[in-house]
Amino acid sequence: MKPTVHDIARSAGVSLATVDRVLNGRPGVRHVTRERVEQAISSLGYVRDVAAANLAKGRTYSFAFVLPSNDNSFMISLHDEVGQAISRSGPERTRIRIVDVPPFDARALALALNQLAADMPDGIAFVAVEGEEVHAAVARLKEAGIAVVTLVSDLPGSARDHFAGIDNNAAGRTAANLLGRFLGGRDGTIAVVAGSMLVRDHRERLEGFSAVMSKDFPRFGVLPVMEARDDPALAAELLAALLASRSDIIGLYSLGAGNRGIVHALAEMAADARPMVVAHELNRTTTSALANGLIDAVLNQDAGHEVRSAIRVLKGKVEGLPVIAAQERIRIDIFLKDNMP
Amino acid sequence: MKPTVHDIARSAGVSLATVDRVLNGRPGVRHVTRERVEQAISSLGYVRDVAAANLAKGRTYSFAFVLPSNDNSFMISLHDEVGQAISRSGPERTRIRIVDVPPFDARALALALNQLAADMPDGIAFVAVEGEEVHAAVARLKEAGIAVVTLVSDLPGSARDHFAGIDNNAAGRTAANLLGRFLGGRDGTIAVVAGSMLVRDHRERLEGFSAVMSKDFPRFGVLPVMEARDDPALAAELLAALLASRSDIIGLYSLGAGNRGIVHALAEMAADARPMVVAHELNRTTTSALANGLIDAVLNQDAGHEVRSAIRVLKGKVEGLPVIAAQERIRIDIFLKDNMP
DNA sequence: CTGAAAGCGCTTACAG
DNA sequence: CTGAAAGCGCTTACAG
Repeated sequence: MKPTVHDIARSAGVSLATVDRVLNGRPGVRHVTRERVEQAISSLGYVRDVAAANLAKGRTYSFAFVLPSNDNSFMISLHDEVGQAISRSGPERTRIRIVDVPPFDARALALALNQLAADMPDGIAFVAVEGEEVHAAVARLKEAGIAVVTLVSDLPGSARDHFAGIDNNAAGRTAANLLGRFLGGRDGTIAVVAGSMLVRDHRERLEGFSAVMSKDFPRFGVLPVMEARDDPALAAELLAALLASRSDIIGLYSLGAGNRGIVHALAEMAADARPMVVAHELNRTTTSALANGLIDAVLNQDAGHEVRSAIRVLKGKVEGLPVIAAQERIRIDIFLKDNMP
Repeated sequence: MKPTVHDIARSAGVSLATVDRVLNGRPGVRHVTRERVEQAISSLGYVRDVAAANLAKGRTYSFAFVLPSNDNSFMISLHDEVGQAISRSGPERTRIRIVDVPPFDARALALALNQLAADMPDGIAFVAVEGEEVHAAVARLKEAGIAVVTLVSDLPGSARDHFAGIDNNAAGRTAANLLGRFLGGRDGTIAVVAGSMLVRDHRERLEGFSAVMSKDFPRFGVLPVMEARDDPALAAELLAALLASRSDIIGLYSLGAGNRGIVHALAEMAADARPMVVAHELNRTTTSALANGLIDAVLNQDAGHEVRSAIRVLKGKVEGLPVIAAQERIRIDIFLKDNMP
């Protein structure tokens, strides 16, 4: 039979309350007593039943997710995943709420973080935008003892506890690897469409992509990045204009959102004139574009994994546990038409 | 405040015991009483606290994993993942044990399943080998009321409750897609190395691979499959002999284990004579082969996901819950040198 | 600094 | 067919 607190208490000759104090590192136990209990714990091989502890505590953690009110499908699914977490938050003794902020807006984000601090939640997860005011807001949250996790896009150098997202530089390199190989011996130029160079994830993808392109596939020219602000209409317009103005575009890396516009522009072209395309995020648009050959590969980050990882890390931080890096690593998924879920 | 069994009892004017009987669909409740309780449950919006229920039940589920005592790294990591599940099985109120059987041996597998049946575990997961005796053993397990899940390799048409593994046909198609695209405009012949055509996962990969090859890349010839029984030495030998005997091999699909031998044979070749290679399962051998360019892409199934999914499904079956298909789908991961974990 | 007792939300014999 | 009481493994005031 697994040992319980009762066994520890009996073996150490103390009460349950004292065992609990030692177990939870609370003060008010004489050194000798503490040692006796610790001795019993390790000799019996006790491991705490977390579920029972939570039940007894009755404590519920309060977390907030600050998400950009972007209407692209990835952000929608991120919202949705947080929503699902909220709906199963009852039994998990967690109260989670969502705060919407305008996208690509450091001031608005910092403002939201500062306002949240007033409520003293146990933890906050947010999609970072770079900016001094955001760094300052994070520092303030940490001073207030609030756990902080960046989600999808990171804010390195800030006081945040953890980043729940993919290695975007590696994603860019992977895109270059695929695109370069798929293009085989052909010659021509590659175009890149991003959302905004203001968000770190897009910048890092571009860096990784450019690095591998110039190192492993120097034969292809890579055009300067076009920023479409994750807006399908703008993306369609920019791409259509480019494709109309020159005929040497054989590859396209769409590293942001707004793929609906890009697919639209591609569909207008003659099949044999279309570039090879690698895009990000598996959704309805990219799934059907993979199926009908308008897009050749899709890199994906699993929003559900990211949200669940962020919650696990926030809980751990509140309880003073370390992050298990291997468990929290978010993978870069590659989808071709044959391995779609 | 979330309603509890006490609230239901009070609101329905019955005792806790009666609430519990209704909640768990146990007999011995008058129809009118049951209706009153159900009314209270839905009007209060009650949802059961599973952790508390498990604590009170104190019941632990007993499961067995029947695994081939194969020494390839995938089977080792599968063992290892079950081992990890065992080590966290305390708090999860599950007792899991591993039963080893010789690989590729339907008789031995059936025997092990039959012997297990005598212990009456709550559920069994096993890596299927095809054979009449295995079908019969599964039927017997199900008759005894034991939950049964196939793992990694399926046994369709049998009485098993669920398959925890990837779509191997899709994996084969994905391999063909990658290999075909990577080879671009070149001409030549493709070789295929498998473990054994006796296990369904290998057969299905080959079918998917062949289908896409002949449909989308008819330019390449595909040689008859070589069976290396997941043995590195045998794989190295077969491949070396083939490569020595002909010079038109430009691609290789290694759909089983034993990649250590294959990488060894490849490393012997001049760099510019090496075929393009797609292999299965990310491990130390394939990871370093990806990094140094001996292998070009690796398809992977996550053994940890498969084991955890199998356990979730077994528990669900015991409790009479349906399988949530979307949650239990095991993905086919694609790794290139740039997106390795 | 330490302990006895009640309680978290559920389940389970047992009695009637 | 129904209920009172004890208990699962832990935590928390409260008293001393």
